Amino acid sequence: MENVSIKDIAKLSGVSVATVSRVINNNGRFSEETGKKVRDIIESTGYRTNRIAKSLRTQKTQSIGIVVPDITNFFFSNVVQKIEKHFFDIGYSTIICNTDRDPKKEKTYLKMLESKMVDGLVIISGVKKFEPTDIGISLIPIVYIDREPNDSVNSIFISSDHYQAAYTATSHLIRQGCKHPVLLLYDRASSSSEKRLSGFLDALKENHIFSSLEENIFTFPSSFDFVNLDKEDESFRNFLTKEQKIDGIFAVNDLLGVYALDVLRKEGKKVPADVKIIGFDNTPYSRFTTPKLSSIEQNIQEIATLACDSLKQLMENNYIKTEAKRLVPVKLIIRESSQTNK
Amino acid sequence: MENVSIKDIAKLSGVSVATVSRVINNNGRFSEETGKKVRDIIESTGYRTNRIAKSLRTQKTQSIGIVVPDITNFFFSNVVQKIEKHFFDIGYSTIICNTDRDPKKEKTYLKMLESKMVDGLVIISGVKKFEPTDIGISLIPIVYIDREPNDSVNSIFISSDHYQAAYTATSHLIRQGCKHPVLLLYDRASSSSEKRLSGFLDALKENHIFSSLEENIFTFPSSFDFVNLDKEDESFRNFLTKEQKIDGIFAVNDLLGVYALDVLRKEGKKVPADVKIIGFDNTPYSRFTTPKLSSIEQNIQEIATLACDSLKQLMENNYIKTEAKRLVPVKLIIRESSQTNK
DNA sequence: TTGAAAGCGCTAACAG
DNA sequence: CTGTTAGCGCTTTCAA
Repeated sequence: MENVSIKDIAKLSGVSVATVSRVINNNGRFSEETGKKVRDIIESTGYRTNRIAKSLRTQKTQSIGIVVPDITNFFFSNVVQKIEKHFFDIGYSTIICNTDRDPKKEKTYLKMLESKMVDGLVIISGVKKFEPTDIGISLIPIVYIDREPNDSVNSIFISSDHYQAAYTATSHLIRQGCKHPVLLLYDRASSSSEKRLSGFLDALKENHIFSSLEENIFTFPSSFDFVNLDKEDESFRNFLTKEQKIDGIFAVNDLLGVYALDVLRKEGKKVPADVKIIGFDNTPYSRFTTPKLSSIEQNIQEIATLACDSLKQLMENNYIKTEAKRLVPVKLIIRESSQTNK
Repeated sequence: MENVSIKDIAKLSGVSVATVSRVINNNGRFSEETGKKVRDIIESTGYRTNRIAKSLRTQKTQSIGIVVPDITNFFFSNVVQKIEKHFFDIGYSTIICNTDRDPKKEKTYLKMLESKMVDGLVIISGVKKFEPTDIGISLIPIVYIDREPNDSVNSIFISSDHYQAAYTATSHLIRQGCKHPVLLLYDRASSSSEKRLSGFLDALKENHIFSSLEENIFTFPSSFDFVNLDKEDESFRNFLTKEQKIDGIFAVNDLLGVYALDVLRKEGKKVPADVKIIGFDNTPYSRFTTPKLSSIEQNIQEIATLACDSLKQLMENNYIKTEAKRLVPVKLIIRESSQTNK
């Protein structure tokens, strides 16, 4: 039983397609009798509206696109999940696009999403080598998460306060006695990592700790693979050990933090006695390391809610009333890895 | 510059829409001259094909749907990512649907995907309270991952060999001296957990270890929340400690394994000396626990590849030539948590 | 090599 | 309350 269309229903129930359309969408008026008859036929045939045709006609798809760098990442998958849920509940479906942090793929997806006539767009992070407007996408409402657009027509920007995050974490390390904290990050040029860098540096500066990019920062290649640690290059270990002074670490994600923990252990250093560590994202696993990892927690629910509300507003009004930029505070979760015996 | 349609292009380049369509799709024949002219106009207007209209006409959408219980889960997000990548590379876009393990949501999504005319479907795990065929979805090619369908028309089933996984893990525990291994799982009725249960029980039986569901199995509620361990109920701790004999644990995911590790440590038990543990999924974090967690590794790449190839075959031929069922072997990664001093 | 025209399945005036 | 009709943007015969 396939390919039953509105026309078939019309024929079967002895009315016109217009009437069928009316009862399906419950608009316009029709007699209770016709309504019932049509509904019965629909029920018995298993008819389902063809949303493609409907979309073509109405120019609305009831779907939104989410562009995300890496669905595998804790933070990303959690926001995506929450946004998806929210929109599902109000009758939208979600096209999730994984870009692998590849600008070309992102561009392709953006074009596709536009040609699929999504009603709205959520763009999460990703390297910003271009703006959607560059490729002619200017009238679709867009919510950016963690990526600050240059050109914000019909769009809004939401992000955790990464500056505050880094500043808070670093200050905490210093307060716990660290004289030489370092920052661990990836070599990706994201707007959030810029913010984190300056939060980190500002905290040092305010505490009169001299810093240099070489001595206080270690950059992992984006491709760094925790899985094949056999071929682990020595540079990180060297960084950690050559610089005898290093006594504090702020890692831009928990995995990096946990990895540092592991390397330090192998080198016979004690955490937190010799070195203190703070991770990022507060992943479930971070609770169970030895010692338990302190971590920055992003307010994922808040970000998702904000994103959904903003996007809905944009889609309805075609412009946003509130400020076009929202910074969401983070929370430092202090566990064992960052404080001396407590 | 919006809403430029094929008709506009036709007008602008002084040819018919049919011709424009021909050059866009590069079929039918047209003079080199017209071709160039049309292409130029397209370029300059930033025209992009409306895929909705195209789909309506061709009855093909060049998109597939992926239905997944929890995008946040390590295994799921990794398969999804790989499948997405594969299809992206051959020009398909992917609609990822997160069901939260809710059969109702799954049903809704399935209907939606059908009415959006996806060309194929990947359904990952999830509670099987119904079959897509039950709701009238019978002609879309479907690949099931980790969920064995009763009624497999136009579909194929792919899964890690969960029986082998459990059997192997348990046998290993026994070989390492465990007299009383237990299985940790969730209260979800999935086809993979059935398999794991019987693999576990068979291993015990073969080694003449008497087992009972009460003493050898602990079931976490699906909703078990590692985040709010404050309100941790005592039942798991009791299970682990009351049964003095417990000396081996096979957990259906790493997080459960790591959690057990933590509880045992608090109770003063040594791993692996007193109790040996094996997790599941070989997540990156499992490498960095103390002691390092042994784990079962699924061959995600293989599963994804198989899924893609099968789906493509189904979509082309409308039936599968090979067997409609594929079991992918798993690998036991032995680390510190499961073997006595080595 | 190109154009005219039909039609994919649906909605929304407009008319009755 | 209901039917007729045009048309969303595209592809694809069929003629020319």
